[in-house]
Amino acid sequence: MPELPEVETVVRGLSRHIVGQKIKHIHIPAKTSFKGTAKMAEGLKIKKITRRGKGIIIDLAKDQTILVHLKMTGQLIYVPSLRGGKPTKQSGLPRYARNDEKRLNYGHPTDDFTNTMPSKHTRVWFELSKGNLYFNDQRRFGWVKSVATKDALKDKFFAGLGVEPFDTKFTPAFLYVAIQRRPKSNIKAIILDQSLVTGIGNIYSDEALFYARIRPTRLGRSITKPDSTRLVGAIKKVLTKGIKYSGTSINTHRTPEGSMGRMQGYLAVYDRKGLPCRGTCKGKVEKIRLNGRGTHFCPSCQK
DNA sequence: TGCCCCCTGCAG
DNA sequence: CTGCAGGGGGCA
Repeated sequence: MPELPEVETVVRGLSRHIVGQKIKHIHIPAKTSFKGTAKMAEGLKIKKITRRGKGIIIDLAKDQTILVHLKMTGQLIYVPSLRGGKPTKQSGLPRYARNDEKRLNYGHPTDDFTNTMPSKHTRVWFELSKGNLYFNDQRRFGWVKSVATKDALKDKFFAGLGVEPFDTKFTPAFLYVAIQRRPKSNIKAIILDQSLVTGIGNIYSDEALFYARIRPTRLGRSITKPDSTRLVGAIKKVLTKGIKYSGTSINTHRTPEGSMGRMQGYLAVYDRKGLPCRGTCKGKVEKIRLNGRGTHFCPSCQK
């Protein structure tokens, strides 16, 4: 579920809360969600937390690393505990997280945040020196891996990633050339390809194409240099906005504090089927199926 | 370079 | 009950 802005939100939150803490023990209620040897990471201090594409990299002392991919429904939730160690009833959830749910009235019936951690969706949890970090994953597509730091970027997922959208290498010229190499693919499939540019997913691809005024169905062959230029700008713009609002919480995305992102209130087309276009055109947002994904666009603004 | 699949739960 | 969901791997 999470795309670059959601993953970035999680990385920033975790960086504030758990860097410097020690991993005392790793609990693994769902064996298939964890790869590698947990023992290698236990007893080590958390040094740095970064992101590559939609993947999370937690560097530990002694050249050990924990890799995490949230896939569709993964969450990383940190619950500080007064005394550290195992969670207690009292440690539960931060109060502000529960209040947030109540105030927004957007909680899911099965939302883990109406419960205490670990929840029934907790697949892996880290007992830290001053609290607990929970990896929850309803659909079990996500994973946690324990690897040597030198092997982290050799991991199959990380090794296949292309340029970061905020890297200076992601330019209109770069994108234009890449698009011309795929003349028969539609533009949405091209910008979703993680081996070209990383971090764009289904929400932000629809959003970026809207702001670039390009129909998602357009073939690579038809994309001009001006189109590419607008698209690069639009991609940076929507990802920046997503980060600013702590990501999109239409469904399961939460910050490490348990709060929802707010970007769902600012989407132009995604999840807005039949609603008026946010532009001046008075058109209605259409939803089609493209490459097997729900795809939203304004037929009047996007050509 | 497209399709089916992994899995769980909600909306219609 | 069927279809659909912020991802991506493995397979023609």
